[in-house]
Amino acid sequence: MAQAQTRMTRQRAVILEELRKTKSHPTADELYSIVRERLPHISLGTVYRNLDFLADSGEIRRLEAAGSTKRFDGDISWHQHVRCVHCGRIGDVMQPLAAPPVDGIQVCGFSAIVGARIEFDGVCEACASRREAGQQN
Amino acid sequence: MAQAQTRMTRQRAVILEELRKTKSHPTADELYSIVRERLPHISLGTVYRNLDFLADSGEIRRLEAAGSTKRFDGDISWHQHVRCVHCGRIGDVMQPLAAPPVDGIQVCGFSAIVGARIEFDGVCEACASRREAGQQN
DNA sequence: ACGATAACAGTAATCTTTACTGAATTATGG
DNA sequence: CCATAATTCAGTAAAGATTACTGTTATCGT
Repeated sequence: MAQAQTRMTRQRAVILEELRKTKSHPTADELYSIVRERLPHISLGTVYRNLDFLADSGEIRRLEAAGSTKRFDGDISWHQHVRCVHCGRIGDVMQPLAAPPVDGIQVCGFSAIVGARIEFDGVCEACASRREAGQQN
Repeated sequence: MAQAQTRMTRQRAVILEELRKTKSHPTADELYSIVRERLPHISLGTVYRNLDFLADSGEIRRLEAAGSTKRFDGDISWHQHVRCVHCGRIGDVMQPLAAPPVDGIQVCGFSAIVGARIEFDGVCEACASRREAGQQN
């Protein structure tokens, strides 16, 4: 009865499938738009709830990236990310880079350091060409 | 007359001074509370506007950190940050760590990589003791 | 001190995310 | 295969963070 109650509902399956299919790292809202093409009646709350659920169960990655909106990644293999400083878009860095060492790091007010990652700042091609075209910013 | 029109208003001066004084890395809202003790009539919008202004002019650092709310740092010297994975609090890593190399990094869809930083995940003492006390999460 | 105008206070609007509610769907035992 | 229980759903509302707008105030070069 009270065992692992994990229902693979249609909504959850579609969300996971579309997230894995896309190469971008969509926000909940962007994924909502994508999923709605297949499930027109899905609600934004459901997308948020399932992204949280899938991230907690380790099926997707919740990107701990800067920027105002959370983004998600269907590829849970170890890789780094670049974030466009203008639009927030995220790209994958495929070069394997060693995880930064955590040993020996001590910070006043913190009792443990549990992980570390490198975050790259970049300019995506869309923003670069938009700026070349004359429009500043 | 269209020269660099930058007025050092009382509000801006107080915001900058208080941000430099504090060791924490406050959100706009937290700084608003602090500044209001000296300028009771200041508005939150003014705090946001000036934080943006000061960050753009390089006087403070806008922390490119994960988490839902933006944070700011009055110390613009080069150092890394740890973020508490539970409460979002930020601490300074004083050990000098080399900036991650940017050369040779190429990412599909990105035309330039302009910088990189290490972000550490940690547990702050407040959250650690709160969890020890039995309250989970 | 004066005048142009950047910056202000206050408020409203926007955007992102979370919480709540009754209804529908799902896994499972009979 | 059908009934049962409860998780999950859709829809909506609310909360939190940030930005935009408007008329007023205060700064700074002259």
